[in-house]
Amino acid sequence: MNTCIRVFADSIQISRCREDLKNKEESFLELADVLNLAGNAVRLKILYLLKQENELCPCDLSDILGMTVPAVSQHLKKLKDAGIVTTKKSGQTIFYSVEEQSQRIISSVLDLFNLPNTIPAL
Amino acid sequence: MNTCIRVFADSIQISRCREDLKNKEESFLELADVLNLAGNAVRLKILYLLKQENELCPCDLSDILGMTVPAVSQHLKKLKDAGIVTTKKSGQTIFYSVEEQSQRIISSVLDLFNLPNTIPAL
DNA sequence: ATAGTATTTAAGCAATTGCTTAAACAAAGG
DNA sequence: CCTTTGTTTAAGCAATTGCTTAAATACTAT
Repeated sequence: MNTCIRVFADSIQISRCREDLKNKEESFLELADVLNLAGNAVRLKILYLLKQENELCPCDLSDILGMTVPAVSQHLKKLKDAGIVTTKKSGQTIFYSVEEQSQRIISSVLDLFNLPNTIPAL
Repeated sequence: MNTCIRVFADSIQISRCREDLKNKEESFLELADVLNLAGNAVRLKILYLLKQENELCPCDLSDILGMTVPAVSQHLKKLKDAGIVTTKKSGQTIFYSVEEQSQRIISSVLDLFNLPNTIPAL
């Protein structure tokens, strides 16, 4: 059987942790969602560029990133569905920018860039 | 043809962005890797727990997280391969903890928790 | 209307993810 | 030695990802 309840397990510690996780379940899912979206090099670059340049259209992004417009558009859709970016129409061009309410978290994520090289295996 | 070079595109802006990205390519890949690993609710919880409790074994984690030991073990392997966590053997028990050199970035990632609810769509 | 430009959507597909179960390893104790 | 305990590895599989190409949509201007 797979009863891996360790002989020397600290059952108080385990229930405390379990309780703690239960209270924060929602937050974990939300944060993981954002990190997962940012955890793709293309999308991370898009977020960086949108923050840096204030706004950009799919066409320019595709040019900058060196990838097809549909590929970029699909990444933008994910970011928009998550409420991380927003759009502004100007003629037939659609400008994407970081949604105001998401600017703090996105800035914080991008600030991780500035940590001294902290990942040994990379 | 798919020549989506916009009529009103700012070609100076585009080359500047392209140049900028080129210089930071490596950093984008590294950061995206870390974010991608943290961008899974189970792994995010594991990192949170390891930081909080200092060290935990796969068995306890499986108990706390309510999932099978192999499932946990496979997540731990990914984190270890990336150099984010490290192990210490004690008898037949293996204790996992956050690798010292990764503690700053992991703490920063977990600090995103404490931002006021910034994700509109979630 | 018609053509051209900017964007999104859809369908297809190889690659990756994250679990499951079963088997293999490793360490300890009877 | 043999069994138990803690852990990892392997194989299988459904679901998801991220691209591709082609088609659809939307707006502009001739």
